[in-house]
Amino acid sequence: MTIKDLARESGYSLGTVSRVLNGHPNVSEKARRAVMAVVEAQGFELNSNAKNLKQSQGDSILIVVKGRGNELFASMVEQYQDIFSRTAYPLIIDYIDELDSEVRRAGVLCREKKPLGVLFLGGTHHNFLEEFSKIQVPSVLVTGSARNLGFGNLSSVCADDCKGAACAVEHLLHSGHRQLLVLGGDLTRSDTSRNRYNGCVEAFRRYGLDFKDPCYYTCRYSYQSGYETMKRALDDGATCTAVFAMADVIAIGAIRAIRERGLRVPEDISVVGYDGLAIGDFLQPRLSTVAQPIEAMAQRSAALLLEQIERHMPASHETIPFSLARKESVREI
Amino acid sequence: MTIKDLARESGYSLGTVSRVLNGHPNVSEKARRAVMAVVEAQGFELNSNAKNLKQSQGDSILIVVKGRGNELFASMVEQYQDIFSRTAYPLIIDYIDELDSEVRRAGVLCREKKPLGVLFLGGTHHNFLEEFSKIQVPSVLVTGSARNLGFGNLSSVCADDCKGAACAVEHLLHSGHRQLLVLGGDLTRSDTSRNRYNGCVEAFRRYGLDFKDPCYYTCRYSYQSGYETMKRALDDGATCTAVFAMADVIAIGAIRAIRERGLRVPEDISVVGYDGLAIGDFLQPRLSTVAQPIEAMAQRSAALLLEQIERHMPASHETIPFSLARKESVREI
DNA sequence: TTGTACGCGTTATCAA
DNA sequence: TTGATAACGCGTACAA
Repeated sequence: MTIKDLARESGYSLGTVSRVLNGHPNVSEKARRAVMAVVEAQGFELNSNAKNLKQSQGDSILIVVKGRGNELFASMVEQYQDIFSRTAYPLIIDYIDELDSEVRRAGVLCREKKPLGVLFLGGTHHNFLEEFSKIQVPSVLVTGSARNLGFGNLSSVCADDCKGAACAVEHLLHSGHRQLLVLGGDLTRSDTSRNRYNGCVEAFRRYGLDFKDPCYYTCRYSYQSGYETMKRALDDGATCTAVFAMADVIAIGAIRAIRERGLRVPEDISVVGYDGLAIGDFLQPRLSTVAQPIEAMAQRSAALLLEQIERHMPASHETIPFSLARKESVREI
Repeated sequence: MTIKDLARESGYSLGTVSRVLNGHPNVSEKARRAVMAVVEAQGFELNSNAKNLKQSQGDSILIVVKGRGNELFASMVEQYQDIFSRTAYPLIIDYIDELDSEVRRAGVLCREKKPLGVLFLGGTHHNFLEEFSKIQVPSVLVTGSARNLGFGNLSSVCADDCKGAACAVEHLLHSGHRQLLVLGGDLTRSDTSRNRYNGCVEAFRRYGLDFKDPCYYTCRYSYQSGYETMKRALDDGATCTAVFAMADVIAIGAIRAIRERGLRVPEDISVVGYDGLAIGDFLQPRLSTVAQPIEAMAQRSAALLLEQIERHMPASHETIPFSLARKESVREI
């Protein structure tokens, strides 16, 4: 079943059928009804390959999500679905592997789907420098700053990772902790981890202390890796009264490792996570964490994108304030 | 950049370029190198719209995933990526809303992408009865039985939800519990919930007891809903010594509600979940649960699909044994 | 081994 | 308001 069949069965021509299906103005009510009657009866849907191939300009908004298992991004996607359901822009949501280039992928999809704009959920400076020049449509990098990249069509919205981490660490220092362990991502590959690392260093400096590298343990963003890394740290004889994990999932894994040592959280070791995942509030103790401003980031990034698309505003860059969620996993000493 | 440009720049014709790009045999090494040189230099990728539009038969396998936030399915997808990375079949992974029809969506994508086969992660009998007849390619319904549907090209792989639930409930009954609360999905809409409900009834019967409807509380599959539902149950004066939740997320929410009442798990109330999510092992107490055989389900469903595709085997239906993971959230009384 | 020409299902342009 | 027709980018017979 193609629009050709529709044309034959409805008695109208290809052109008219296409216009009906796309809600174009210059169609008689009679023609519209005739075509729609057949559509209802047969359950026809346009072939999006042919549509995209021919269309010079689509009407959708593309969201490229980096990493499938990322709960934070999953929540963001939900927000976007909510936000854009109130507009006329269909969403194309594309998930790519952590290791693939989001910009290259966006380039391919821009050619194929011709979206009005692109939202990047996660991304690396490196990839943008390399290939973003090929992308012409308004875009927003979410969860990272593009201010220094200098692309005219790339806005950005992020929480201040450096300050957020600093805030978490200061919370621990302020509570009297001096022996800290920090668990986070690979500093050579993750912009985010690097920013948060810098925040740690800064917080220490502000307290007149030195953040020593041996306090930093590299791990992947998963429960299991958090568990293994913390376990290894403790096995290596690391001593601490507090742990800052750069992700809640890492923190949750670390807590298990701590408990397996016969230690308690927060009585023996305090723990602060990062992200503010829903699960954190269902643990005991509830996880203290740096809560990502998910809703605000989604709102602002969507707004920025729409301003670029609809009102041709120039790219701009925003930093959303985070908030420290003080729950029950930190103890004063 | 299209293959037309490639043809011009490489000095070969459209046909030759297309043959190179698709790895066809009748191409000289010289032509291949000339074309690939330009491809490398410019970073060309085929336009999949045009490709799919033209191709009468693709080489991919389609996975339709019902529900974005579903951790269980997320783990399954990872398994599939692993399994199929060792084959020559590219994966097309499509996420749809819980409320949309997976079969209708698969129909559209079959017309557009022409995959060799379809894997349904989640699905409702109703939708298959309604529209599956339009789908001609080998398919497998995962997480639900299609035995009674009688389609020649639809296999199925599922865990025995009825037995699984019965096993969980019997575990509680065997541990001496008699006052049970059961939290699960909407019985009028979810095949899975209904099967598990029947398992509960059966387990009670085997113990010479009656499973009374007031013990069943309908809730959504989320931490929050589990929490709210359990809280409401307790507020309504429901008394119990054990809870069976039809999903780990519900169980985790319920546990919080229990604790907020000043009760302990498992000392005052035992809890059994369902699914065997990774997080369950990082809680305290570790969550006792009916573990879904994720790996086996992925392996068998992939095998069944490939047998249909490659060796034209008829559809068949398998039930994978589940296992009860006895952790720390159940107490004998 | 290579090149040419046609068609996939749709939108867009133009003339009627 | 409608209809005919030319693309869109690609794969593939078929001819060379």
